[in-house]
Amino acid sequence: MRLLAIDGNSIMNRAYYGIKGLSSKKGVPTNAILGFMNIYLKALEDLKPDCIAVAFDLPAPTFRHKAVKSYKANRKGMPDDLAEQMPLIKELLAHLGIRIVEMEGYEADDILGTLSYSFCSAGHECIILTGDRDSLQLINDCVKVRFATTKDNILYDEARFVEEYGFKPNLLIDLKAFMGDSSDNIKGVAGIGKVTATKLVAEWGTIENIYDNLDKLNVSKSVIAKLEAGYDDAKESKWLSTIKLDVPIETDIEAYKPQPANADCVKRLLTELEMFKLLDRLNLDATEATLSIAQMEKPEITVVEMDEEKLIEILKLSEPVYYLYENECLKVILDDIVYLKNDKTYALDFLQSYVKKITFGAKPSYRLCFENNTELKNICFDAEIAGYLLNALSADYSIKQLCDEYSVEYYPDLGENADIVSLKKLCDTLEAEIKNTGMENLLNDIELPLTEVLASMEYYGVKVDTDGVRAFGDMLTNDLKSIQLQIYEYAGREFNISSPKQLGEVLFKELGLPARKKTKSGYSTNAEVLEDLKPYHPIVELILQYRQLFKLNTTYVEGLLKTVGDDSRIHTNFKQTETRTGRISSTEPNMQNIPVRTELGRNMRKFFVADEGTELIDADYSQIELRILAHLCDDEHMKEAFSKGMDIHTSTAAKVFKMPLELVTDSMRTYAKAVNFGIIYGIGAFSLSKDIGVSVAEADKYIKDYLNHYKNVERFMNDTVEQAKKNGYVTTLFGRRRYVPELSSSNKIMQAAGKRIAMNTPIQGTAADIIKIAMVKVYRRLKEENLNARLILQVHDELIVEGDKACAERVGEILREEMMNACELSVPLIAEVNVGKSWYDAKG
DNA sequence: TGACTCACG
DNA sequence: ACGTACGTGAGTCAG
Repeated sequence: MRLLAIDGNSIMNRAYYGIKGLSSKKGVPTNAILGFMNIYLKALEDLKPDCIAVAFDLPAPTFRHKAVKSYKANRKGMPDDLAEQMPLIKELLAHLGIRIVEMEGYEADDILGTLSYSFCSAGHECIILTGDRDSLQLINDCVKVRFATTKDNILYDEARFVEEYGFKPNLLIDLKAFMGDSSDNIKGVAGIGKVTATKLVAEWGTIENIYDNLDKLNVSKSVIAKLEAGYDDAKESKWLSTIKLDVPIETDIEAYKPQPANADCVKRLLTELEMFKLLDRLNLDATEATLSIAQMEKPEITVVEMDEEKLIEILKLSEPVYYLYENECLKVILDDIVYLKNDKTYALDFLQSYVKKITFGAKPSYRLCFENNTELKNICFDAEIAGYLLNALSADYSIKQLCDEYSVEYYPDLGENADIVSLKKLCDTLEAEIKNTGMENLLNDIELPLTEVLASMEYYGVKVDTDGVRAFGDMLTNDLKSIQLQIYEYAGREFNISSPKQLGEVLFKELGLPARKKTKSGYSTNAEVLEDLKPYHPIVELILQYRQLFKLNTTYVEGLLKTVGDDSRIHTNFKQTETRTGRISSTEPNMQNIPVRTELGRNMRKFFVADEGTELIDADYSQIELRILAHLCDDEHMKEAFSKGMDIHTSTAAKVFKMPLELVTDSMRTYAKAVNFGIIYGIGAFSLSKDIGVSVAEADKYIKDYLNHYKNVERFMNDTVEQAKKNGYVTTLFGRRRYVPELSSSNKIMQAAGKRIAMNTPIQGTAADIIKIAMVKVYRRLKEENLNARLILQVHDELIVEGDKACAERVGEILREEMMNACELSVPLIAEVNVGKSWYDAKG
């Protein structure tokens, strides 16, 4: 039989450092658990053992029989957030029916040694899974070690070991006797390093044999002297390195056969930890779990095709109807009967009826209706949006995922019908949670109506002057060719300029430019580094130019052209459940990062045009985030600046530099602007200094002066962080919630990031809330006033409407009004409106 | 697939 | 001693 013996502490330790920053909403760390299970499951798959044992350290409280290894240490050496996961992994393994072995006063590798020794003697095969090289000493004919690193793993048998070390595995302790092991607090013999130690052990074997033959050794006098002086240390080190083989534990191999998993307990634990992917992978439903089978039995569901009579009956219902529309198929569930219809007219009749509807992800339904010139009416709940509001950190809002997360029965055996069968219960649960968390208004008044607006924006899209884009691309291609040649000239050879690796070689090795920053895989060659290198070589400037043109050509010219539809318009995808802060995002293509900051890039915006007879009306909020900050922290100075219509950065400069307004110079204003941004992001002196090019001390002084003057800002930031620590989440003005598990990390850097998130999210998130409100209001006004105009784009603080020339002015008024009046703050909200034939013209 | 770079608010 | 501002999406390279 084959036994898999796992060093639980070692693998947990590897796993902990292999995966970063994973935790549940409540902040319980889970990274090591996941990493452990990944390594464990991979080993099961590869090795298919008959028996499994997982050993853990259990140091005796008052007595240590050998030096404590750094990572396993006592409570002190082990990071808190790893220690927290140890009882959880043990619980999980126990539920999975895997035997855990611990013995007071012994470490995991002693247990592994004992197990491998006794099973080996009984004629079994043993594979030790560990990340600790110490255990390699246990290798023999029937004991192998699977050595796990973060990346992959190596299976050491005796041959592999000898090839690498040059001597037999049992001599590893003799090697360590000489060279020691700093990570295990084993000192070895002073002055003897790896090379000498390896040579001696390879030639002479054990330290005992070496000391017996000191006069015959082929080494220098000084080495002999060191060996003599270190005799006691060597003996002590060898003893400390030797893994025990006689721990009093169960050695009957039958005791290590895996037991049936307790699926309910596993499910409960992993649900609590929000480790749904892992739960899936364990495939518990297929195992012989006793209790859960009855519970998981699939419900009695009838599936029938919908006929006209049934449709008419459905449309008359006064209760909300649960439906899904996927793959052009309409699914409705009523009294445990699923009605299907693969017919667009049925779907449209249903969608445009007034019957109340509940679904999962309504946007495609809205799109379908718009494409068929009708309207989707009466969506009163959307499980996807609700799931997003309840936890904006999740990466997956599928029905299955949400059912897992909120403990709603989900029946994969029902195949295609599994989703609709679970929908009602899921929605009930989510709706109750939305009420509990006080987000009904956010859901009903902002997010649900917004879905229609986004669908409409996607449906209309934005017109593109494709010929113009192509011509611009041709120009870029030409310029790129000539710059490329010049770069090759300076470099003295051809290379791939787009490869940071090759570029680094050329700049820092071949041309000898001073390399400063490094990345994981080599030199950093980003724009910031290159800017500093400009004075050293003319090639640098060319590379910066090349980068800019290349980006424009590939991402914008070529990338955008790929996405233009047959109608010469781009229909981007606005995602409503993507960002952690409540913003919407845009993909395929991303219409929210079209160049504007450089004149060359800004030219791209000339190709986003108004259709014939129409204009683009562009409105953007002025300083919305700082205004929100002024409101949230109720700071008189900031409120005054905004109420009087002052330039906020100039005003800030006057306060920070203690100057009268008139004496604020441009550079002072620039600094103040950077400080204002920094405040919103949760500032650090280092970054501010880098941003504005002053010393860290000076940047620090600016921040101190700022916070000193804007006392309420300081208090608000502190309060927000405290509240986040207490509740585990922060909220926006409209009740949007974001959990901040980073704050309960034991890692200082993570904690600091958590604080910045806590400070920034209420501001960025409230801004997102406000523009969403404005979008819904603008959408309604344009419709109410029967204007031939529609919203087509949103870029976080900017809205763009395409509308008939005749009504452009009216549209501008509506935008300004609705954006200003989206909500009432203690400072005015200002929107600036511009009109033009292209985005370039319509933007200031 | 992850790392790097860079476009936007 | 360490890393260094919030939030996104996309294209390229290299393993």
